[in-house]
Amino acid sequence: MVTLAEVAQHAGVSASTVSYVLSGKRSISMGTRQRVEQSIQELGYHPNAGARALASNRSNIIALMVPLRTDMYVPVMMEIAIAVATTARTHGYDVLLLTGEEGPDAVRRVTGSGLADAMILMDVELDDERLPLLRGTDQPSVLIGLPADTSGLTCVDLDFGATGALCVEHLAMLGHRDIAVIGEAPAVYERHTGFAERTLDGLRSRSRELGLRLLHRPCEGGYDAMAVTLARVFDERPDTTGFVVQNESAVEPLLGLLRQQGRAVPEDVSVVAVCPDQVATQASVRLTSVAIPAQEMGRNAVELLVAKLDGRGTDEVVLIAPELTTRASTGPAPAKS
Amino acid sequence: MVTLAEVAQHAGVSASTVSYVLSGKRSISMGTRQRVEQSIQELGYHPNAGARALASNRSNIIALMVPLRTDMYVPVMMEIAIAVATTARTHGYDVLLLTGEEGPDAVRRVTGSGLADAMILMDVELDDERLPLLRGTDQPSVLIGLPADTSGLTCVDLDFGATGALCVEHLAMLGHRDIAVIGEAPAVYERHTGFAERTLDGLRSRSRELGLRLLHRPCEGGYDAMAVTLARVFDERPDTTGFVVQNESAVEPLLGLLRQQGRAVPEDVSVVAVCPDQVATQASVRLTSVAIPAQEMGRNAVELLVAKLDGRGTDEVVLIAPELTTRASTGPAPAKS
DNA sequence: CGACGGAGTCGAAGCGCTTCGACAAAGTAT
DNA sequence: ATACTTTGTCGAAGCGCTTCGACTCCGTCG
Repeated sequence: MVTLAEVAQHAGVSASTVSYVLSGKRSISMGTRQRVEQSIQELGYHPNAGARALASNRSNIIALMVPLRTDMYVPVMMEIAIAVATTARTHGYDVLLLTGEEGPDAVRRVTGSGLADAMILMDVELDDERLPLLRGTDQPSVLIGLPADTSGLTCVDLDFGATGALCVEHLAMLGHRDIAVIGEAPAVYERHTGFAERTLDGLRSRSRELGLRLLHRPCEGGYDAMAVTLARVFDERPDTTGFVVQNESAVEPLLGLLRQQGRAVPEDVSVVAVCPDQVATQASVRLTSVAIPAQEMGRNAVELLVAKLDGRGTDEVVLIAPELTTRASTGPAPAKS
Repeated sequence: MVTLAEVAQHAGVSASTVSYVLSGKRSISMGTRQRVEQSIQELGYHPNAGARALASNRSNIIALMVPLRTDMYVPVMMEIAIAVATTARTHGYDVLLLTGEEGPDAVRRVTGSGLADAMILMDVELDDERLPLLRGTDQPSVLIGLPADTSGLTCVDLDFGATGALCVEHLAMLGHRDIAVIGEAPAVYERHTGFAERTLDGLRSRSRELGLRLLHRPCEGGYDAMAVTLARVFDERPDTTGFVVQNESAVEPLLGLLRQQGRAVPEDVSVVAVCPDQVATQASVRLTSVAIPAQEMGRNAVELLVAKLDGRGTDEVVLIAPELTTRASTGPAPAKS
């Protein structure tokens, strides 16, 4: 392994000079800089991460805590993770992958050991048990998702409230009066993951404002669960013509079942989904949808974190404005029969 | 931050003793050990990762390189990543998430800087440009996937050859003679990702042995692409009664289109998929499938790596035997019309 | 009964880097 | 010309840990 000292010797300067060339923290003359850079090239020098971390008290690592369960929005999680990793690299950081398994202990371990300089937490619950720890440490962190109390925290998320409102508005504009919401699995609500509830709030309050009738039904993914849910919806509200779906794995079942029942999309029934664009465009009907901007969330989280690490930036909640893309699954409400 | 020295002082022993308590590399008397552990508890001590890495030349970090693209088997990748992370933790390792973006440079950077003790590479191509680097370093590594030349490398993968054979056998046993393979997107083949080709080899050679007629068509995911592909298949081989699908995002389109064409599954047409169980059970017809054992692959990779790091274990190729689960999408071939 | 070996502990020497203060050389203001 | 700042470089002191050799007790063996 090549060390700083060897590079210094090779370039005929002192070790500290090489260090300053690398960090740019003091001015270095052109000639020296070039000689050092040349030596680094020739010797194939890479600074030792451990030594650097020890001396500078900075690991240049960002910890990313992903949820352990893989029952929900997996592609979104993955896309966020990848966006985080690539964005972090552009700022000179690497990413440590932590699973939710260890829970709060992982936070303690990482902050305590100086393994990472900062953390990003995904899938934050409304009243997450890791939050007190984050508030109690001076290590910067960013949450992807919104807990109940955001004081002293930095958060990034899609504005799910506005997302719900947007879906309702779109359907209302097309003349739909009876709207059914196919929600996430009951477990998601029980777990108090904020986004599901916030969407629902948005849907409800905007429906009220617009005088629409809204029926919300949680739903596990898959055909069987969807069949039951759908039957109950039409049973309770036979005039339902608009659907809002917020469960990736319910999308295709819903479309299939509607087709099977002879309800044409979008002629008889309109469907708006909240899902990644990929799902929307690959479904059997190209779906009008509000995209989940995974990349943007990941990128934003890192930018905020880096700002904090650089002493810039403060606690703030960044809500990404939802965008609804009209595709083939929504149309004017059918004339009242 | 609490340091070793403070713990030592608090416990009334020397720093080295504390270190030995932590590592267990020398025997320590019961009394001392307990006193030290007590102090560690009380002070909330966490060893500093950087210092440890510097002194011991071990970071206790495993690097995981995931592919950058998210166009393929994303849930599988995620599941592997999570399995890697959790398994690594049980062995005292953390996981560094690298994206394929940097390519070979990432390998150089990580091995050069001592950031990680070992690497796991996912989505290895047949003639991957990172392989020479791996062979040239003494840092242990494990590949998930199989390159063309495995000499000097340790690899874990599903036995895709046997997987192909298994699919064909299953269909043959049910009396199907004309089989169509809906493959991955053409890009996947062009990229020379081994698994697609190996599956195809398995399918072909077993078909030949069993005297079946096999038609292979690559296919992008989605309904439109699938519609074109399917039309061509039945055009070319009208007697096709068996399908093998190896593209998650083609599964649902295929089922939808078959239904639309009035071909019942499994009465008229049987479908075998190679996909994660979750996809198989959530499809509109519960699919007979060969599972992609993501968890097992991730876990295996880590176990092999840890073995290498401990000086046990050697280069070897671990092929996981495929298992076919019969569900509702396959049945006896219809009587010849 | 003296030599010997194991168990348990300590001190000190690094690991490779960053960073601070010092200092020489050169430029700038008086 | 003097005093002062700026620029570029160096030496040395750590950062917190691991690990090696040394040392002290004991119990044991010949």
